Amino acid sequence: MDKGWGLTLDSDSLGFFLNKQTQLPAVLDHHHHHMAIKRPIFATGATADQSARPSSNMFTAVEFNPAARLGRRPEDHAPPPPSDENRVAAAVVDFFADKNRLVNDGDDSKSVPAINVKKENPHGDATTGPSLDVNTGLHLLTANTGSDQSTVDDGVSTYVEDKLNKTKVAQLQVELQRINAENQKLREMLSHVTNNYSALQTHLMTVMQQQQQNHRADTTQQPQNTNDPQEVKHERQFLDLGPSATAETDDQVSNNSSSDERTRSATPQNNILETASKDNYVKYNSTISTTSKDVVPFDQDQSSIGKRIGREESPESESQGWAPIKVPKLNSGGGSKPIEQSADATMRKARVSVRARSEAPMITDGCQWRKYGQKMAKGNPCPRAYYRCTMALGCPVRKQVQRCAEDKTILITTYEGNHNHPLPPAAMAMASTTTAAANMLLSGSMSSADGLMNPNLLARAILPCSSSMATISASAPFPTVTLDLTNNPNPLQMLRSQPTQFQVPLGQPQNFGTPPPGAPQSFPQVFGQALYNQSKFSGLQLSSQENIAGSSAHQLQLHQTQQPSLADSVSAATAAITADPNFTAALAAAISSIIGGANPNSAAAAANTNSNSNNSNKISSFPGN
DNA sequence: CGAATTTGACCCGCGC
DNA sequence: GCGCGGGTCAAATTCG
Repeated sequence: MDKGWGLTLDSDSLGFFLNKQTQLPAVLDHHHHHMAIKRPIFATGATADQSARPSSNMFTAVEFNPAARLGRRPEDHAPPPPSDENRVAAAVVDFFADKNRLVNDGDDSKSVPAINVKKENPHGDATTGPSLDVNTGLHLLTANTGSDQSTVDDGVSTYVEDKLNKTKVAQLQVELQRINAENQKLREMLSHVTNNYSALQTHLMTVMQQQQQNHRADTTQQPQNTNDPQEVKHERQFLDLGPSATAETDDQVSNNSSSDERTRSATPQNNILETASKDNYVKYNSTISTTSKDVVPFDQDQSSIGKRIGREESPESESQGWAPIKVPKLNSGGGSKPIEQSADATMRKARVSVRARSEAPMITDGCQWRKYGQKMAKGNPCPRAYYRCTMALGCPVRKQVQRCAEDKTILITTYEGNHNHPLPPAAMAMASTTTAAANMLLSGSMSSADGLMNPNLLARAILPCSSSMATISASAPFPTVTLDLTNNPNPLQMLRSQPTQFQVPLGQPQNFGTPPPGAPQSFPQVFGQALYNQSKFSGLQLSSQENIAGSSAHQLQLHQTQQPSLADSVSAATAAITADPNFTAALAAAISSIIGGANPNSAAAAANTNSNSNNSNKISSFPGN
């Protein structure tokens, strides 16, 4: 439908990979644009002396080219950028054409050769050959240009000039070779990304088909559901998260005792996924009937979480099978008893906090929210706003939005709960990512009944440190995962060690839960997986730290530990977020950038593309959504 | 006029 | 038991 979460992998949006320097200006159109473009990311061979010359450093030149901002400079005399098609088709040519244009706009006096080239071929079209044309242009125009070289007919001057030009030509040739190599790399990356995209599509389709099949199978079992409100209630409680469980899990559910629950509650972080799987199992096996106290998963949640949840229990419920919730909202003052206690319980076990720089009051994450409260939180002069998801009646998901006390440009959004309804593509990125993060946090321990679908395995494999890092203080109200998309510049220098190793292992659908048949779609964890992969390939690690918002709970914070280029990506994503309040786009951009090679510019470009292409469909969404 | 937001009151858990 | 703080409700208000 809309732009979706925008893993910009379609051919159009992929243009930013090949034409980053020409599209960046658009990306920079916002306040913090400079954050995203300060550094050349793909310039693999740029040297210090080259960077000193604007004409030889296209990335620097871009930064100095305000005229390139789309629509911002009517007086811009630079030729309009070529169409995307041309750029993609002749990326190398475009590099030079744009570079020259940019340099010319920036400072004529410093870019003699570039100016000459440009004047010879002002449009920088495909007719301008790569290296040979550049050389020719330099010679010809140098002799004929009167701007900076006023000694045109002077034989001696011409000779010196010739030598200078030859030197410059040599430099340009070197640069051209470098750019060609870079272009080759970009093409390789494009190929990788394209492959990944195809794989993602395939995977998604497979998952969707499975869901449909499961749904059909489930509907056949529906009649077994009793009309017992209790059962219905429990089913509802188990709505989300969900890997399919086994009968063994079922047994556990029915046999667990309250003492068991208490024991488990001591390590809340260990229970969530397990509980979730059980919950799902219950969902799958709708015939299960239990008394309210026997419902292990939920009760576990309640016991482990505390009475808070109990207060939300709703005595009544109706059976709608997997149908979306209908929530009776009722109750008395102060405490409402929504229906989805279980969901709430599960959710409250883990929260996902996203820190991102944004000037918008609230990031757009694809869901619809309704504000239901605002409070001044202790220790923070900024009010905390409370929102609840309104995309479906009774959706238990809530979020808190508050600006960071230390840095008010940082918006802290804390999500709680799982949606009980299908998510629009635009929301899936956020939901799946946050869920992935939550699962990462919770993955420290878990029964392995889930087999392949157990996200813990993945988390352990990819983030071996996560288990220990995810240790939650018993006193902490709720474990919280923080996805920090703010700019945490890592001073480390280093090049990407494996610029092309970002293949997403799609072979294993790391779903944190295959949605139960007919169940509201949880989160196809594609993006969560992407984050995992990101962490795997880019040196992300988890660390425990105090909640910035002042919570005593420990948090997991994703941060770069090895590769500064990834920090750049995060920075770029942050810039994109700032530039575009559409958080989904920004997040997708971040993911895209990470998957695509940790190119901050790419991230910003991706997000920008998304925001700018609401009308151009630059961002692709998953088919079927 | 309906929907969304604001805002004071209320509920609850927790620590002292 | 009391006060504090977080979270939520719902009447009042604002907005489109």
